[in-house]
Amino acid sequence: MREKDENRRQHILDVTTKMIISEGISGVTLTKVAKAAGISQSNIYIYFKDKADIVKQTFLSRKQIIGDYLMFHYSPKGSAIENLTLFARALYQFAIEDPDDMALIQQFNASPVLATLDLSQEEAELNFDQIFKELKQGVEDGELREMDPDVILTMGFVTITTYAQRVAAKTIDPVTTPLSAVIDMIIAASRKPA
Amino acid sequence: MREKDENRRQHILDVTTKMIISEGISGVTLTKVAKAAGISQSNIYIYFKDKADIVKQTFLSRKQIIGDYLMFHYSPKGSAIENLTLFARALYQFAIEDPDDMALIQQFNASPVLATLDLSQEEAELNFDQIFKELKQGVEDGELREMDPDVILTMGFVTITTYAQRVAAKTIDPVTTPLSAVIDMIIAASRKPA
Amino acid sequence: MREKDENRRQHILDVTTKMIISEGISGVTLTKVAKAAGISQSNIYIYFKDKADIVKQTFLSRKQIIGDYLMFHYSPKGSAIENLTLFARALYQFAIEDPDDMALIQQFNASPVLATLDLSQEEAELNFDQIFKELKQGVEDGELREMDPDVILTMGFVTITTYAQRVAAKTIDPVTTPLSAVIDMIIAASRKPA
Amino acid sequence: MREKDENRRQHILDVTTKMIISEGISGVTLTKVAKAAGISQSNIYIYFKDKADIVKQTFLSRKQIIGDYLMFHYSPKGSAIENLTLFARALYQFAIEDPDDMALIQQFNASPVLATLDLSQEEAELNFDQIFKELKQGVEDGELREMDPDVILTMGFVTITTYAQRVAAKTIDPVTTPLSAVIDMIIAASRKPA
DNA sequence: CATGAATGAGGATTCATTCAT
DNA sequence: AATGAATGAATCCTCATTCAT
Repeated sequence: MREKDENRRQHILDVTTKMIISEGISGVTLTKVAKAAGISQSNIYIYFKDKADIVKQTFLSRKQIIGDYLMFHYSPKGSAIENLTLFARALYQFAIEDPDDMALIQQFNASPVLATLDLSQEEAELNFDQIFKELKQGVEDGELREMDPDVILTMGFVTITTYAQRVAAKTIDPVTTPLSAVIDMIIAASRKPA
Repeated sequence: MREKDENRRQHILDVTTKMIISEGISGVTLTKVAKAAGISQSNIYIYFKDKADIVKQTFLSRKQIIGDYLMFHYSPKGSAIENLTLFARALYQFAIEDPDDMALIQQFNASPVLATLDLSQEEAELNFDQIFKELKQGVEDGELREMDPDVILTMGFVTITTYAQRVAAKTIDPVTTPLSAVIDMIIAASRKPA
Repeated sequence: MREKDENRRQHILDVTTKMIISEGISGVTLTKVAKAAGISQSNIYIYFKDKADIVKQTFLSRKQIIGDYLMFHYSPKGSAIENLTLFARALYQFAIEDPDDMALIQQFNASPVLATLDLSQEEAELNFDQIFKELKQGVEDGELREMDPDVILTMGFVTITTYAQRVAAKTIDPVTTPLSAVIDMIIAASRKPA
Repeated sequence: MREKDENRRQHILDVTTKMIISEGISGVTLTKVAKAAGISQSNIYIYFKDKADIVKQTFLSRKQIIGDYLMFHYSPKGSAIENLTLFARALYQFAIEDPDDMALIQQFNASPVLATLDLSQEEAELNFDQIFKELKQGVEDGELREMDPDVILTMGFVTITTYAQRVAAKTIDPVTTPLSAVIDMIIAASRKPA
């Protein structure tokens, strides 16, 4: 019973995720969500406070998913460069396996709607603490370029996700332009020049 | 007379731009646009076909602005690396001078709404033909890394705009982390390794 | 044109008045008001800000009507007792001629809804300033009983309106129990005992 | 067990009473009643048939309370005038001790909602049979003014309750304007003039 | 006895759009 | 060119009520 409830809640979030990806955040309507989820509109209010809550929970659940994935697949082992490589691979893998959630996160990040969802600072941000710390250490150790780790991280993040999107869209051929080459590029950008 | 009309049209687009930036594309309503523009709702239909048209024209006008700016401030002169540097500077300058239009473009790019606006391929994309050509040439000449020029361009674009945003938000201090350092990073990523 | 607008506005208020009288304030629904007024629901919003505004304006318009009536039909001429008599007659006449508006006012006065309508003190109260002043003077002059004029006024007001209601409902026969007898009663209550 | 049920039922009525007083009859919602009573919405249907039933029972229970109070505190002993005095005192006392229930009764009396509650004639009216009979007798005996006893009763009732309300609201000072003076006024109105 | 889930109907309000002027 | 009036459809949300447990 409890399980069934949670299932239905999840189902609503899934349906909303798909809707956001295909029609944008503006495209989300409770009428449409209810219809797509196969429930009555009023039923939604058992699981969520209001529309903003649905959107918020949708975002948080996808953030959770990507966070869990990275937590599981990325474990820093060696130098900052090595860790950056591992992280890039994990991120790429996620973007390939779960392009929907990736797209959703990116859409939220670009939209001012995120700011209206009264999320805590922590909730609003992707949790990249671990890799961020590694990068920071790398900069301090002189292994990485003297640069705000945030800029390095964003550069790497967007480069990887863009690459993954184009691979998925078959705009880029991963045979002639392999992931390793992209990672090399990121490393070249990040490593401290001799 | 003609001129006056064009002014009013422009005014509507400006108002819409601000609205998209502050409230997202979903936040745009003709009611609000009319009120913000100080005209009557029905009046809008003299200048635009329907709501989708306003959104579309808003996007196109901002794309035009950034395109014009780069056209004017970026003229390729030398090697691919040199051109990339010039381009990065022009882009940074634009992002600092006109953060609103920059933000609008980025928001559109991340949103599926763009796809619903029946824009031609050409209309939908930022016109970076020139720099794209230079980069392509640079790759062919062996000056740049063997990599899809698109990936290089995206990497550079996002790195610069992210940096500019954080400078504007005072999250990054441009004295300790100057633009030149960011450009160095981009170049390191792009240049073909020895 | 202007006239037509005002007519429609008035029409909405009239329809709302009838609805409040027959079904209570809780019975008012924009759907029903629109249907009864023969206009579309959204059209209402051209004339009124929201539902509360309709209810408020309905109350105010009826208050205005009773106020105008009394202003026109009651002009104090002599002693407090004489004036009280004149006032009672005017009030009775109004209650007979326009029982609907009378009923509406009474319903509002008994309901806490009135307090939620953010009316100014002045707007919320029936404007009985004139007779109130006369009564006060009468008390000071020793003509009337030493009593808060408000209590006298309320006593008189309710006695007259109750009487009028019962006459209208044919619960009381005005031949065997004429208005004059009721007024005598009110006077007996108000006059200072010898 | 049985007792516990009755307690809960009473609790629901109490909660509803408060809600009606503070927000009007229109303000009553089963959702809110349930929340305020600390029970689940569906639970209400164990104790009451439907929403109308709750409202109806609320009214009846308060009518019962005021009736019981007067039954207990008012016992006619002498002439009509003396009885009227006793009754007025009892009524005043009740209005002071239990202003909520008094306010509820008055609100119902002014509202057409009462008519929709399919109450019998007897249920709908306040049970003032006793005093009514005394007044009628008084009129017949020539002790009271020749007047419909109903008008006398209403006059007296409203005068007392209005006075009590203003005393409670501290709009009237009971020291300078004591209850006895108000009763004198009522008596003056009721007594047959010499 | 008690409740959480579920729902259809209806609530107020806003929207994009059209039309007469 | 400009606008105020008008509206139907759609928005989010609440309501009273039922049902399975």
